[in-house]
Amino acid sequence: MGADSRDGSPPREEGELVRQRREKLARLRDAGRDPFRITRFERTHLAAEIRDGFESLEGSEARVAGRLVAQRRHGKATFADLQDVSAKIQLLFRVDRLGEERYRGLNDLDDGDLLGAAGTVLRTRTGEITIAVSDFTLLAKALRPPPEKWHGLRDVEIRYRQRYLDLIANEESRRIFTVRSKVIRSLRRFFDERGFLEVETPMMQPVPGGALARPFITHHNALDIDLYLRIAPELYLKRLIVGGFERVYEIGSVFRNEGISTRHNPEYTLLEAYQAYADYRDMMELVENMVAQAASDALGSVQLAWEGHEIDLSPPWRRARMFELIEDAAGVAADQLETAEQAREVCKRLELPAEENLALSTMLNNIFEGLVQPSLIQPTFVTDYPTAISPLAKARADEPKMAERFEPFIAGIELGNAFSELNDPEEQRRRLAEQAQSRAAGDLEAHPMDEDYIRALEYGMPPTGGLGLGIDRVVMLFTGAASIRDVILFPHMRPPAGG
RNA sequence: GAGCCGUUAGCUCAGAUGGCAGAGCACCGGACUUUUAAUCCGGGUGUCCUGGGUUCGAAUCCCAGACGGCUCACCA
Repeated sequence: MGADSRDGSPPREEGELVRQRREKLARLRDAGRDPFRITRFERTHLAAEIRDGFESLEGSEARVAGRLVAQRRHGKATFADLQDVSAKIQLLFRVDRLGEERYRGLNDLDDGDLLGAAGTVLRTRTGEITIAVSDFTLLAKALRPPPEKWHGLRDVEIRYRQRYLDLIANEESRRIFTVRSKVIRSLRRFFDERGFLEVETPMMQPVPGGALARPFITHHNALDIDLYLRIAPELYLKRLIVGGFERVYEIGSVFRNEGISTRHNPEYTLLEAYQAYADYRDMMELVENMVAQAASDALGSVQLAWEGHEIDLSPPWRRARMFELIEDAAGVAADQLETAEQAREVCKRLELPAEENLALSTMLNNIFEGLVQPSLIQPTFVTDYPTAISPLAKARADEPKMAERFEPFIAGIELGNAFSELNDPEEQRRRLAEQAQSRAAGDLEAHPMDEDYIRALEYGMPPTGGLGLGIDRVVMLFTGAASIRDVILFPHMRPPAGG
């Protein structure tokens, strides 16, 4: 890999291609035509507007601007493709229309340059909608050549580190981030239409609560206190429910100091929503309607093609109790999974870890993650998680060991987490005290005690349903992206070598 | 954190057995007034990721390191 193509360090020796482009720029400046002195360009149409409105635009004048992405020179006529935010459009330069001198100005242009052009809308004899250029202006010189036009930019490291190049070169990448934006817009509209208030709560928190995860630690100098980047906004949003905002939601980054994988980025986008006087069943209806709406808005369909499967997002989604799914997968009845010894035998048979020191809950979880989860292709709400691992969720009245909680799965991916919120302050205190004990015993992901949160509950929180949804994963599902990094514009990377 | 794989021209990629560093696109020069991966003729523009080592000789073999990808582990 030559020069500075993949790291962030200053360029070393410049290549021939860059040198040539600098010389062209210098010539333009010497001629008093420095493109970087231009401040604006009056554009009348986007490329897509000309394409879509061709019938009424044919023969009229248009002014377009964008990036020059291809040139086809034929002596006294030249075709070029101009890419703007909406689409590509072909330009036709003819010496008899531009004059010798302006036509020679094409020699100053390179692929990658930003160009403004004015001309007449027409269709060539091969049917291509084209602007026959009467005047053009270089609006910015690209001193570095763009990636190759046919193969695009494949190198994933450069695609992530220099996302602008990925976006220039790869239509699919532009599509993914457009879908992402549409999904988020759809979610906002969905909640706004249902009377939810969008709020912003602290990203830096003195107590990192609302989830079970390791936080990033930072320091506030003036206050001389450590703060934690939030792992979830949950406890603040529920304080707002106490305050009387009966429906609130927040879409924003959360930060978890954990491993990176195709499904995990240390910084990711979480949607959380809380609705007073509702429970986890209401949250299920909310989720299935919301995701179906988002797919419809962003993709125009509630059917998704996913690795050979047709996924149908239309409500209602399947509901299934976690233990029933485990029983089915393990091929045994519930009473055969009540002790660690029984579970160990089952795990052995299923070729899952079965060491002597494994706890019952760990083995059940392994069965779920190993056998059940990959099979949950069609949308499924998995319900009834153990209360012991759900410290903020209300326990089932008829079965206190189980929480009123569910996680939505699609395409084998866990998309979120939701429950009937625990609003009994005394019970909440007991649960967090237990967690704090585990924490003291070394479990860095146990939930910390939060006295102010409990105090808030003591003022009275209505019964409330709450929801968290991983937006990045939804976008992965919608776009078929294989890695979460493909749906995050600037994913975290190790600093480049020599940078 | 572990295992496996990768890193060669601006980009996409070839380079068995160690023996002058290659192709396509891009670029430069020339021809060409309706092409659209334009075509035709001519031209190779390079820290072969980095640092050691083996060797007469290393892109190639060995060691160490950097960065990336995948799988696993932790997690959403």
